[in-house]
Amino acid sequence: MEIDFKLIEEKWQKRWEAKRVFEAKENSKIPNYYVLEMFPYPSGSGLHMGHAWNYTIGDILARFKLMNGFNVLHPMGYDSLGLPAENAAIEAGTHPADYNKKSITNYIKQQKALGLTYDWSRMISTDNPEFYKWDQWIFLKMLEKGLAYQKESAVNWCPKCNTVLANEQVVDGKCWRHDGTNIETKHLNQWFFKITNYADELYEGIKNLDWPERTKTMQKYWIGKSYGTEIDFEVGGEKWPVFTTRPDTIFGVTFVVVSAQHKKLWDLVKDKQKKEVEKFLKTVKSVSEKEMAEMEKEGVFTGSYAINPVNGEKVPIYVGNFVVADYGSGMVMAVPAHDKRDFAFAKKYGVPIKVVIDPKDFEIDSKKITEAYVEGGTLINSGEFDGLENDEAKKKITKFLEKKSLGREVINFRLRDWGISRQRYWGTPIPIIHCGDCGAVPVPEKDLPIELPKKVKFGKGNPLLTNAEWLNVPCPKCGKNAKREADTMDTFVNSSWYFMRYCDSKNKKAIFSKDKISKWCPVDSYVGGAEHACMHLIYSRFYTKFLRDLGLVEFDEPFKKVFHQGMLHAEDGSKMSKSKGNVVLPEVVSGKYGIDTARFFLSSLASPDKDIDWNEKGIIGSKRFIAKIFDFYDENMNGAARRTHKALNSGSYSEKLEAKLNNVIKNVTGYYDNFKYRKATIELRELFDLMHLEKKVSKKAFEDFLKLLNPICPHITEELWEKLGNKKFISNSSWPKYNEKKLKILNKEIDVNSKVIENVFETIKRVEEKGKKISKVYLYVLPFEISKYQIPKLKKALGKEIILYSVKDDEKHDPENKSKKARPGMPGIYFE
RNA sequence: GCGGAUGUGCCGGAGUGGUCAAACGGGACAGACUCAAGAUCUGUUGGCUUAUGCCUACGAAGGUUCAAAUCCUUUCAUCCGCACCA
Repeated sequence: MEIDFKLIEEKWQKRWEAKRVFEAKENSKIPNYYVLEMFPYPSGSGLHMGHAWNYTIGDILARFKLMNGFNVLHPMGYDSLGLPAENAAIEAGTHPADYNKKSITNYIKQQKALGLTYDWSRMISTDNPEFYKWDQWIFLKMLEKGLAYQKESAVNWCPKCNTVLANEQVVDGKCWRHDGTNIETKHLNQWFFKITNYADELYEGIKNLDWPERTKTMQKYWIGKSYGTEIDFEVGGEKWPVFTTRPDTIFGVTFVVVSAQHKKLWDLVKDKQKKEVEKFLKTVKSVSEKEMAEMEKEGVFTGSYAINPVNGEKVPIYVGNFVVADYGSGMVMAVPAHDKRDFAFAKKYGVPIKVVIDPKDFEIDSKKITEAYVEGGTLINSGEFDGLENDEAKKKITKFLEKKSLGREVINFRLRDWGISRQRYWGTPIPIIHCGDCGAVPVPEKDLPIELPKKVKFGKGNPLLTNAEWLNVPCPKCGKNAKREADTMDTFVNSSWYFMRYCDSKNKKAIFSKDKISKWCPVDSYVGGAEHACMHLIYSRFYTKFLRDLGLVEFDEPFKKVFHQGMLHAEDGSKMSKSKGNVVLPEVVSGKYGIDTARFFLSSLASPDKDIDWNEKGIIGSKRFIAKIFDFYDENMNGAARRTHKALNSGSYSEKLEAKLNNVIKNVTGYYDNFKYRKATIELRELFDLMHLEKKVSKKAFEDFLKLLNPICPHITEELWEKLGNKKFISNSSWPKYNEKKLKILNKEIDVNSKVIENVFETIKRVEEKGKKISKVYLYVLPFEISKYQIPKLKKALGKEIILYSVKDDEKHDPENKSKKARPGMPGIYFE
């Protein structure tokens, strides 16, 4: 039968919307569930099947939860501020605001056609001043709490984006949006958020998250907590601290290296070394960050010496290209015998090497050492600490230094503060006014939002600087002429808390009400790309903790569970892209096969966290399945067919089908709950095949099947549900329950003896037909089954001598190794 | 270099000690229906020319076990992330 998918889809989408089936209920007492997919940046080219699949993954869960009696919040919105919109608009010769409006309208239309369960009444878009007003409000709060600050610093500059980027947005020394563009270093006055204040909590919280392991590992690495010791080296009467995780090797220090970008570098450089250092710094500056990482370790002597606090030794200080300026103190103690980098450096410049850790299994010698020994061992050449295991020595040496006020135990993090200033137009304006007298003055809360002026000139530099009317304002403090901060905030500030705004998206008085936020948040299941592991997913955690400390929310983590969907590739396995012309559009798919068919097909291809390829042939198989369901309804379930079957149909269904149905309900329920959609489709197919085979199936069983299928194929199941005479929505019906007692009938236990008799009898017959005489039958059975076997019974039935062995019996007679063949319920058999 | 993941039939992919030559789907082949194509249905789809049998197989090589795709060791390959954080 030909199914008119389009007709069915539109019919149900209209009805769902009219009856507001998917709007979350504010005053309901049933338990809440918050499902969220990462909101998109609305691109002009609309969504393709890959995006559609992403939303479908969340949608299936939302539908499943709804039928399981939850009050589901499943909202959608648009991340409409940011560079892509600005660039796309410039390219199209329109204003970003207009460009966005058009894109969003198109997105909503497309998403509605997918039958997604969004509660559109809560929709947000970040370019709405009613939204970004609260970005600014948060900024003011950060400022108030000392978490927002300005500093002149070396920042990552993308020449293509024409703006600064956060560390998280630099990938391999290149821009995260332009992978062919090297990041340059610029020194600018920038605003930062002190995310590092939360470094420890962000780090320690990771282990309790129900997130993909790889994402947690990545965050852990990104935050990078390390325990170590800060040791003061004396240089010219002043204390210069260095950070090390290996205080046990302190006696092996033969030089010290300071970063080429160190703020106080010139304090160390002696006059006669000046020229050489200057020359060296030039070579360092001329290379990009990426090349730097691959460069050989190089450096020059500064002319200064540092005094090792444990033994008073004077060691030379070098300036080196491999020391990170803003980690630790930007200066390191070098122990060439026990660190790879220090070893390479020492070899290159002929610095002495001193072994202080003695490996247990072999010997190394300071003179003949060919590579750094970085493992543990026993301390040698370390004065009073000789003979200690190095782990023990770490503690003892740190204690020793602490006592003498020469060092202390410290924890260091890799995480840096988040630079949020962007020299671009289409972002949240930073609510600051720069006054010649008062400095950076925060805009009073009552003046928020500071809206982006529509009139600006795009071209060179920051467009906001081109609107004098907007830019020049009186200082809120003294009233003198002043200028607005013209930088805007990083687009990630918007996504850091947008999921909270859905809970109370129309609130004009506050960012959200406390009641509403605690009703819905944290998000129960969050679906989105893995590429956000170290950006959005860290920033959101930071924001959540900050808002908690403001007393606005009561939870510590924004997302209980995170799920990363796989990418949907084009048929040839390559990425879908407009330029390649391989984009699969949901409208087209929907017209050809129906959107439910596509949902079923994509669900059945692979686990949703895996990358999959679109396959035009494969989807036909799913269409066949759906057509079969309709045919089955026509042949067996419609009014006429049911009347004919009535007599046969009265007792519901066969025992086998009943057991299968109960099993499938049980399993599929678990599958939906854990994003194992593929397995759900498999069991649903099996169940349907059995129904198809038996034909005479009760209405209830068929309805249960439809319910189980509904999250994946919502439109067609609604349609059939209605055809069966149901008046309410299947989407609102309750999830089928299974009966524990009916589960096991499928694998009924059969008496081993009779099964064995049957089998062995057949085999004996065949063998004897060939002229072989059999007198003895050896059976090798599993140890835990041996008690089930009854020798007299077997003997009587088979008329042969029976010798029974446990498969583990060392003494058994088994010339052909038949004991290996033993399985549960069936022994290994050997005849004589 | 470090960290994480993966490796199963023609393909996508289940299976994590026993009833596994391996679910489910796709593809292919054969047959039924049809004038024909499509759709649908049935069967086959590692090898061995009779099989409730034997052999070969779950990246490769060893090992543990009565029994291994599943556990252990080593190794190779692919993918992803980080990249001098002392």
